[in-house]
Amino acid sequence: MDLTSSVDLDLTIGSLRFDGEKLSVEENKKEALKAELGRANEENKRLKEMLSAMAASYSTLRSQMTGVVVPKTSSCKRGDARSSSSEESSKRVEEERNPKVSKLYVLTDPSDSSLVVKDGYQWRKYGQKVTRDNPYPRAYFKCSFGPACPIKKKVQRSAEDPSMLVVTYEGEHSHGQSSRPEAPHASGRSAPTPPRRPPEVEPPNPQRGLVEQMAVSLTNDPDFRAAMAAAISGRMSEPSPPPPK
DNA sequence: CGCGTTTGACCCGCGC
DNA sequence: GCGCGGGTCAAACGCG
Repeated sequence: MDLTSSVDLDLTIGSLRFDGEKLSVEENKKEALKAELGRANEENKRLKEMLSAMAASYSTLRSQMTGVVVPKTSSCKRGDARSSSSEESSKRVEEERNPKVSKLYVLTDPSDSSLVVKDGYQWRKYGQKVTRDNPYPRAYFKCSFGPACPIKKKVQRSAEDPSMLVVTYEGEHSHGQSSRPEAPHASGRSAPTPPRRPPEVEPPNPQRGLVEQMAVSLTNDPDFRAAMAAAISGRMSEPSPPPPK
């Protein structure tokens, strides 16, 4: 898809300047620039993938808000733009063989060392390990709803992309969202029973056309585009200050 | 003081 | 059978 056209990624490499230096040096420079361009293209490709994933997740969230049920594969997540730095703004659902295991990638602030991913549920951390193939520690969470809820999740920062968190869910919630993220709106009486939403997990088959279509409408959202551009520019220039909220 | 996190020990499955 | 690595337990710790 051609999402990036509207986001307008600027991947140009600095400015080429010929100031009469030695030609051999110029050759080396050209080679270096070529290599860099190749890397930039690679990055561009990855960003495109991330963007499409982001589009899918965003549309999922949006449809959840509007009440439209869109088939998805794992527990729902919600964006929470109000809290400080790291909030998930992207996820890519990768289908596993095992329908009970779902993996998703969450874009976070790399400087945020806390492996906390807010997804509307409350989790209790019960362990942390450093694994062999990843320098970052892996955190283990259980749903704090109780022993009745069998779901577990693992959170580990991606080795090659520290701005990505790899979240692996195992099992399903046996209850609704226990920790409503905000707006308690507890006007009514008791009702301590969370809205029972049977965790219907869709089989691994995301409708691609639908996702694409949603992505297109997504890029028409100026807010999303702004956030996206900010996120990307933040990624492109490493030591830059975070985008002014 | 209670609850959630931390962290080292322990357990267990797997490959050699 | 043994070693290794991932996953879990549980006591200690810290914070509200």
